[in-house]
Amino acid sequence: MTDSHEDVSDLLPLREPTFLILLSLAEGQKHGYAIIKDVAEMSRDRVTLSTGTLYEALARLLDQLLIERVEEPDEMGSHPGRPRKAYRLTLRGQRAVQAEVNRLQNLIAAAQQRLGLERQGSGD
Amino acid sequence: MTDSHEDVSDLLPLREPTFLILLSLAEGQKHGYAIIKDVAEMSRDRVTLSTGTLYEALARLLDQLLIERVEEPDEMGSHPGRPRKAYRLTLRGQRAVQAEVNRLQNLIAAAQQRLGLERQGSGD
DNA sequence: GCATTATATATCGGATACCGACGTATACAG
DNA sequence: CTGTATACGTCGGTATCCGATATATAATGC
Repeated sequence: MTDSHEDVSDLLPLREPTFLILLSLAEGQKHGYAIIKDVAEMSRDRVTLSTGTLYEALARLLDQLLIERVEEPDEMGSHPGRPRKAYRLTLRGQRAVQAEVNRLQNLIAAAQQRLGLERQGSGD
Repeated sequence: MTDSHEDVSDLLPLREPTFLILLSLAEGQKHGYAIIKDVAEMSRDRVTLSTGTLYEALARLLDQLLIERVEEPDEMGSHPGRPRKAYRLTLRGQRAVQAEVNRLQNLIAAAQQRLGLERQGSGD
């Protein structure tokens, strides 16, 4: 293991919208519009993705092999709007999410040292 | 309190280099080049700021009133290189750092929910 | 004395990601 | 059959980062 193409460190840091898109897909496969709603909910409405951000990010993440299309067998039959396109995380995508979480944890650890360890709960 | 000009939420998220610059200054006043070395050390050499990133960021942060020039009385007399310019965090800058830390903590909390709470230490 | 090195600030052009605005398409409710 | 919510897509503007380049100065080696 640890092939060269599995190294994901040069994709970091992820910007917040990109990270939240991947994190949303970590829960299971979703189509684009569902990701927008999920990210809004997950962030308690702090982050509302524009469609520009979302669909450009999906194209980029496909290209980077962090996500892949799911050819949904059928099942999600009738619904308003254009035909949905579902995506899921690849193994590489899962690694990228984990690597980004580690980066964030290291950042917070550094911050707590510098700020004298005083903590602030989840202040909004 | 809570004047309108004290609201820093529209400055978030901070990009990693910007956050680390402010965090470095949270320790005490520094000049530019010292920030570069400190950030490298703080991040265990994961982040090495280019001078372009640093000095452009300092100009921007001055403009946003997150940092201010310190007219060093003298004291740091002789040294190689151009005359140093020292900076320190403003109160507003301290608020921005804390707000960013809170954002990061919220992000990690969301991630741990989605990823099933499995933790990975400070993997590098 | 003089070249080299380490320190230090500054600017510029290219690249990337985000974002708002706009456009298209489709199903369902009234 | 008009409106609304859903759904995908593109484009131009903007902010930040980054490598390359330039400049300035003190100490060090010879």
